[in-house]
Amino acid sequence: MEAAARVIARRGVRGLRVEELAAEAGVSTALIYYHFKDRTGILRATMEFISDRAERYTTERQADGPPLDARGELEQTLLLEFQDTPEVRENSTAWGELRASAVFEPELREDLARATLVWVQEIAELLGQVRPMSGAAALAGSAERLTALLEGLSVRWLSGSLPLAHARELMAGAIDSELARLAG
Amino acid sequence: MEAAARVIARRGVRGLRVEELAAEAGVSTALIYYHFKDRTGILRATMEFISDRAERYTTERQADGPPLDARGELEQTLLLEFQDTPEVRENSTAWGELRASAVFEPELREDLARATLVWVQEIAELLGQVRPMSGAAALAGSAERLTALLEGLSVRWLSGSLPLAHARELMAGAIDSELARLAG
DNA sequence: GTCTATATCAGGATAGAC
DNA sequence: GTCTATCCTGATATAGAC
Repeated sequence: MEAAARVIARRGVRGLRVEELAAEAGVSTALIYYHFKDRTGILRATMEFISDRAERYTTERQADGPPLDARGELEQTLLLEFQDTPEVRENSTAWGELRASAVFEPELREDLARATLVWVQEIAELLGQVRPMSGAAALAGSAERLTALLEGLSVRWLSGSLPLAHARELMAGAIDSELARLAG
Repeated sequence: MEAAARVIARRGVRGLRVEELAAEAGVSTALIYYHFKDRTGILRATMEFISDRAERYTTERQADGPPLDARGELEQTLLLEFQDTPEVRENSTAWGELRASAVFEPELREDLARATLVWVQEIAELLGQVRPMSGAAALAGSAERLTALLEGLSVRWLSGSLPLAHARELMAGAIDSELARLAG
């Protein structure tokens, strides 16, 4: 799974060659097919792995630094994605790829929608901690906008249309806007 | 070019088979290679075609309906993308694909960044008509957020993670937020 | 569980005629 | 400009041994 995430981040979902994956994992292609039914099976498993891992490292990162207030935690979580480190780049790239692939591969959609929902709810909860008086629908809407924006900015960054620092600023600005909106 | 846009919308950039494109255009594959150097050449030309066409039909749509005030025009322009008509779906899908592909195909990046910039500036100008007292940097920032959000919502819609009507509402909400922010 | 070897085939690209 | 025919690479997936 780790090897698959690396290869997808390097070549894209549609550039993923089972042979390259096998080499990356240090095994033969036959062994890949022993463990997974086919190419799509590999992709589905990798998507689950990636979304789990993203969640994991987000919370771990939180535990690392100094304890943050609710707003700080929200910002951390959303801005974490805009860092040019190998892990972040790898996760963002692979996530974006899986999202884009799902447009053409219906088998991926269900898992993707579920993972998206979990993520949106996590952000909605953080927003609720900053703005405790907000209604659930408003929180959900803000969370959906923020996470969709994050995906949009992220692919612009990765596709060379937007410098990383600028993406960060735009994201920070959006957080401000949404918090202002929730404050009434 | 029209055939290419259709095939990309149907199969994705990475699912585009030169043979299928040729069939769609009613010509032989050899003729495709007579007109374009290689697969990448096809993609670049198609991207330009798609972004030109999107711009064209946005302004035409405007001319169609009743004359709108500045805000109405802004909303029209941004919400137009969330309609389940063949043309819109085709353009959105193809645009999203080209964006996603550019992450792995550096040859596409320059054209893509240019087209993105044109689009952002168009939105910034519309925003400026609604909020004439705003500074250029603030307008640009809002335009970048709105267009990036549009791309993010659009791919969520197309990948089955977000119903179309909901995407529209979220987009409309973001326009509100950005206008409020620009109003100070 | 893991390998080597290979069947099989799809798809990009070109040759050469008209 | 346009076609038919085809070469050839590279990639998925499997057979069968260990």
